[in-house]
Amino acid sequence: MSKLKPADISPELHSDNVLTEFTLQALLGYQIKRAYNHVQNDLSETLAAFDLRVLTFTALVMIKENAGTSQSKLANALQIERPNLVAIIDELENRELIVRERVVHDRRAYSLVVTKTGSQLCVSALNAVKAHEKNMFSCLTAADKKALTKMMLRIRQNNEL
Amino acid sequence: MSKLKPADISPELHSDNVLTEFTLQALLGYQIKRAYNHVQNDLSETLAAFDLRVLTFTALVMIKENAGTSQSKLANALQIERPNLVAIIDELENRELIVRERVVHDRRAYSLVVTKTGSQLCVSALNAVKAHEKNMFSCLTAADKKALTKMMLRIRQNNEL
DNA sequence: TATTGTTATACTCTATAACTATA
DNA sequence: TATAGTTATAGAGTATAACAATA
Repeated sequence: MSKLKPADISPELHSDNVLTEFTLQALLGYQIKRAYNHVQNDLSETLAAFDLRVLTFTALVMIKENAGTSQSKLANALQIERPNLVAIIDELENRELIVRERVVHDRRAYSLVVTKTGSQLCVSALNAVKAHEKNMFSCLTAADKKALTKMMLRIRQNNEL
Repeated sequence: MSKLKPADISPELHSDNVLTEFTLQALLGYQIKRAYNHVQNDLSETLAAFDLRVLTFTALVMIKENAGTSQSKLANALQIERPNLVAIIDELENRELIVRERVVHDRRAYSLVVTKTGSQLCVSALNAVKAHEKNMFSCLTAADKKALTKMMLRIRQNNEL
């Protein structure tokens, strides 16, 4: 079978309803992307029940775990630019999930701390996220998950300068 | 050691330069995300050398592999909404990498076909992407990659309705 | 000078409603 | 009425320049 060249195609519609994607499916990055999209979408739905987006949830968890951190350090940890963190922190503060307190010995910075409400929401959301993960990865054995974690870590280390 | 409650934290900056993230690191989805970000960023850089974004590249590959397909079918395959595909197709057509031809027996639809230039660029870009993958996943053995592919496929199948 | 938080801005990606021309 | 492609628009997420307050 010879391959079809552009000139051989008459202007008619491709008949198949599902397109072939042999080329893309052979790419590991493409497979990771497709699977990760499902995980990401399900995570977003899970967090929507708590009125949280992935980024606000991640910020909340990080602030709880690093009480007293600054917006600069947090932006650095979340790998986002400082200006983009402002709205996220504003939202968490408006919902009284965290507080911004001026630091005594460095009045440029804020000390970020979760409130009791924020801490409780964090626990609830985290439990939901764990349930989401249990469900999403129920097709993997414990050994699979361990191997997968190691591979993801290796990919990161292989490509961090 | 008892856990610190919000009230116990004086408004001082967290002293560590690197924040802890035990909670997030325990989540498999988070590990996949972190690793995938590296892959995605490197892929974007790779394709930028050909003036292609990930989506325009993916569209080009799919059109080459499914000559004569329509924009609706392509949008469906790429999992994006039809309106968002228009600009992508416009760009590929303006660069003369593909052509839009009116279909004879259904004048609503276009038949999408790569040009010779488009086909050649596709081959070059694909070679670069393969090199990118070889580099990104050089830390994984052939068996690792095979297992990873199977796991990603299982996650997708586990979560498709 | 340098840093922290901020504003303004812009660009990409994504999602929906509504239009047009065809079927 | 249904479908293919399109337009307009809006919401996220992300990136940079520049500013005020502070170091």
